[in-house]
Order: sequence, then structure tokens, then C-alpha cells
Amino acid sequence: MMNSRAKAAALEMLESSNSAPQEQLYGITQLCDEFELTPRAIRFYEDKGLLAPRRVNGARVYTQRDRARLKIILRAKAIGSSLEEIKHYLDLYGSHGEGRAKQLQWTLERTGAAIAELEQKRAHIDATLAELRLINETVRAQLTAEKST
DNA sequence: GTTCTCACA
DNA sequence: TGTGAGTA
Repeated sequence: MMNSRAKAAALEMLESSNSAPQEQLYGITQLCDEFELTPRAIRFYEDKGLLAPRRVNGARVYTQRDRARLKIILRAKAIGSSLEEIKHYLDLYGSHGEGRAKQLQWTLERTGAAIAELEQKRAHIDATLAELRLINETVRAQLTAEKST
């Protein structure tokens, strides 16, 4: 629990305590506005291990990196990835050595599967579109015929 | 305004 | 995969 003035003061302290390249910081409301999310959703992602913002007097403070991760989360969500899958994708960024090879293998398989699923959906959509166009034209022809009767 | 937790779909 | 309510 922290009012916005206290948070602003805390943010300022953080920024001024780091001498050189001050990292841009964000509050949860800023991210919500920017990505059109609710605070509940962002906290939900954190709860699932997709985000790990720092805390300043209890309030969440997000870095550019958190912001970049959020972008990835939303893009992956948009193509139907589960949060659990997205977590794996994100873990790829920080992994090295032996673990990284497994991560890459997993990502290779998972993205391959996702590609196949999306292509199948596209085929289904194309087929449905063809059917609907046929129906549309048939009905149009009937309407024209009945009007001239 | 922001936090957390519990309930709910 | 989230939302809503109640709370401090």
C-alpha cells in the first residue's frame, strides 16, 4: 500500500542513486495504460512467473526489460500460446550453457507445433470462406430470380 | 492509487 | 486466464 506521491519519491530516489545510465522505470499504471491491460492481469502474469518487478516500499517497479518481456508475452498470447509456454520462451533469454541447449530444443519443437497449428487453422478458414462465398452467391442468384418473377 | 487474498467462471 | 470484492 503506497500512495502515488510516495511512489514518485521512491522512483526518484532509485533513479538518482544510480549515477550513470539511468534506466527508465515504470509503474504498474503506466504499463496498464501503454498495453491496455488491467493491473490485475499484470499481477497475474507475475504470479505465474512471467514477470518479476522490483519492489519499492511494496509497490512494483518495472524496468525496460520487464516492459520488453511484457511485449513478448502479449505477442505470444495473441497467437494462442499459453502462459506456461510463454514462460518457457522468456526463460530462454536468461539461460546459458547446458540449460540453453534444452531450452532451444524445446522452443524448436514448440514453435514448430505452433506453426503447424496456425497453418491448419488458416486452411480451415480458407475452406470456410470458400463455402460462405458459394452460399452467398447462390442466395444472391435466387433473390435475383425471384424478384423477376 | 496500490497491495493482498479469496471466491468465481 | 483472468475478474470482482473487500481490505489495509
